[in-house]
This record gives sequence, C-alpha cells and structure tokens, in this order.
Amino acid sequence: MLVYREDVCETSQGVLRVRSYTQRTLSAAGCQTLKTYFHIDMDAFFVSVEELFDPVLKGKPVVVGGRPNQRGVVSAASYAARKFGVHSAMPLRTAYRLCPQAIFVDGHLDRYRDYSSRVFRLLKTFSPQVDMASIDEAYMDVTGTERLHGPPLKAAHLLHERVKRETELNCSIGVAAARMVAKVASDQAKPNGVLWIVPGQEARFLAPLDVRKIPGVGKVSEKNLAALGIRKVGDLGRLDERFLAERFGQWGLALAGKARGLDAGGWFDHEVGDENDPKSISHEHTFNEDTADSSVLEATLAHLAEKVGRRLREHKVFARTIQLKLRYTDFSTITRAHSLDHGTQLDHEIFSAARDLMRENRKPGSTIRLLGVHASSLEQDEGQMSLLAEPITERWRKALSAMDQIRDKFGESSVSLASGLTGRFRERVHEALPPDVGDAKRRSED
DNA sequence: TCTGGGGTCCTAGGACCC
DNA sequence: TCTGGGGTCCTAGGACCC
Repeated sequence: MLVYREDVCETSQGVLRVRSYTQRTLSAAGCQTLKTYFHIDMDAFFVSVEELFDPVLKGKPVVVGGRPNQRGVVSAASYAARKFGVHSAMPLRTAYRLCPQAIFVDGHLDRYRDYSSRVFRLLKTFSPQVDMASIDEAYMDVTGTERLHGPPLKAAHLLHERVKRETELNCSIGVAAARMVAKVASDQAKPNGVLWIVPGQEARFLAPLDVRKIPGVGKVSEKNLAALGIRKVGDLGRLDERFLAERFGQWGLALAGKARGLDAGGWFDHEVGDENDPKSISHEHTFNEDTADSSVLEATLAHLAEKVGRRLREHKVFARTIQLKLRYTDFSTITRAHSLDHGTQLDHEIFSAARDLMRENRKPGSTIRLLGVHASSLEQDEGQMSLLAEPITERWRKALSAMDQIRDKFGESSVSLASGLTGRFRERVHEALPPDVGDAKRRSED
C-alpha cells in the first residue's frame, strides 16, 4: 500500500525535486515502515575549508595535497581545477602538468577534522541517528521525523540551508529509502543540490548510470563487467542473479541487489547508529627519497610503532596482530604479519615485532620506498599473559601514558623511542625521516 | 601518469583439531 | 593406509573508499 504522490519539477541543475512524499508501505512480510535516509556529502570539502581560511583562493584552481614537485597525490581539487582534468588521487606532478597555474596548498587535517565535527554536531541536532561515514560525508536515518521536519524533501532542504548558514560550507544531499541509493543520489545532485529518489523508482533512477557509479565498483570491476558487455546499471538489472553469483560469488550477489536499489553487501549490511569500534590501526610513511639504510629504516619503524601504540592507548584497545608493510623502489609491496600470544598497546612490543618481520623478510640491501606498521585483531583487554611478564608490562604502561601526556603538552615527538635508536646515524635520519621527527631532533639539539 | 595515508571487506590456502 | 569433512585461526594479497 504505497501512498506517495509524485510532484516532479526541473531545477536549474536538472535535478528532480518531489514535493510530496510517501507514508507507509505494506511489504510481503507484513506492515513495515518505509525507511528514509539522507546521505550528506560536503562539496569539495578540503578546498572549501581552505577557502574559509584564505578567501583569495575562492573561485581559483586550487589543489590540496602538497607541493607539485613532491611525492604524493591530490587530496582534493577545486571545481575550477577539475575543469583542467585534475582530480583526487592523481599524482601531484601530473596535476601540475595539467594545470600549472593552480595554487598548490598543503593539507591541514586538523582543520578538516574540526569542521567535520562541527558538521557532525549540527547533523546530530537534526536527528540523533547519524553516522559519519568519512571526514566529509554522513548518513542520517530520518525515518519518523515528519512531525518535526516535514516531508523528506522539505526536511532535506531545511538541513541543506542550515549546514550552509552555520558552517559556510556547501553540501549535497541524497534522499532515498536505501543508503546506497541516497549516496548515488547525493553524487548526482552535486554541486550544492538536493535529490530525492521516490520509493519504487530506484531501479529506474540507477539504470542509465555507469556501473562505476555504484559504491564498490571500481576500476577493476568496471573492466571485468565491461568484458561481459555490462556498462550501465540497467545492463546489470537485466541479468540473472544466479549468473552474477556464479561468476563473482558473494560480491556478484550483492551487486545484483544494488542494481535493484537495495542496501546489500559489505558496509551496507550495517545499520545507521551501529557501534563501530576500529578494526585496525595503522601508520605508514613514504620516504621522499628511497633508502636502503637500516638505521633509518628501523628509526622510522620505531616512530610508526609509537604512533600506532599511542592510538591503541587512546582507543583503549590491545592488538594481537602486528603487520609490517614494505614497498620497494619498483613499487612492489609485501606485507608480513605476526600474531602475539597476548594483546599489546606497548610501543616497544609493536616495534620489535615489526622490526623482526623486517629483518626476516626484507630483500638484503634493497632500497625501500614505504614502510608501514599495522595493528589488528583488536581486543578490549590484553588476554592471556605470562605471570612473569606482568609487572614489567604494568610499569611500561605507566611510562607510556606519562609520555602521551608529555606529547600532548610539548608536541608529538618531544619524547621518542626513535630518537634513542638512531645514535651516530642522527644526521642521516634527519634527512630521511618525516618532518615532525626531523623537527623534534633539531629541537632536541638546540 | 611515476603513483599518499588511513581504513573496510573479501578471498584463498594451509595448519590444526575433532 | 593413500584417505572425509567441518570449523576456526592465521597469513597474504587485493579491490575499493575518501
């Protein structure tokens, strides 16, 4: 029993906006409330925040991510820069070639986090059911808020204006009965638009879009599907589910569901508001110039281990598995993991596990482009411990939490495992380590 | 084109146990 | 003696997302 009324109109952006809305539907399973989700996606988020700090940037081609001669990729590009073909994840050097007149700025993650939490707090005042899916996008369950905010589309416009008024930032909002559809809708509404997909019209909305628009379909899947003649979502809809399941397994089955406008597979199996404790914590570093110097490599590993340990303590979790990541000069990458007999959040335990893995697995003499330390199998407590180890561990825990406090006060690398390690190689470490480590060393030598 | 950093989820093989 | 099957844990790699 579907009781929505369509009242469709064209806007300047060609976006469909529907004025009336649906109430309830009877499903085969019985009486079931139709869900209404928003997907709120900030427009060119990093660039927009930078513009707030430096209005001169407004309207200009801007690339956030670093200097054009640095190793690295574009984190965000302004719409003016996108006109030259610049897009996120593109190497900075390539972006420079395409658009040399662009203004290249370093990213300020602290600023983006700050604005992200401002947006989050604002969204929370609108509906308590909010999931920040990443730094610049959120899902909101607004089912049953009609009395408060009015029908879905009106509510979305209200929220859209409120975000603009209180943060000076543009966003786009997709509205649908499934989060996946809401996400695709917000993308289609960009920039600065609102788009509601009327329940029942999901498949029709998705059909003309490239399969690539479906969350979870990337470059590789796009190519694999194209080899079967599948380019549009509508092509998928015409296929037998069993064929997709046979060909692509679980993923194919989820894909069939998505083509019909359902939340299926992977992340979309969670509900808004589900508990989301971190499943892994990692840090990695790409050297500005590849290095084969073991002392530099081990000092970097120590620094990464400290960062991981600190985040574990912040989240009050213990890691049972420590993984090392090595990327060689030719970009080939290996990972090697070791599981401990207990959970840890101690810098030196993480470090020695990672260091041993590196000593055992690194091709002798090889030059390294990237090092990473990854902690997983996270648990709420450390689990089984030998009686002998306990007192030492307790003392370490206290020492480390004291160090965390010192870092809070005096800066990230005012105390460090890494600094003790480097010894006479200090000068070379200087050049090769990430900037904050180098700074700390300089500071300590003043 | 000379390719960051922080995540999630999935697959697949082997060890090990019953 | 030449060979089952299921469950779980561990490890390695890869696709994908922002």
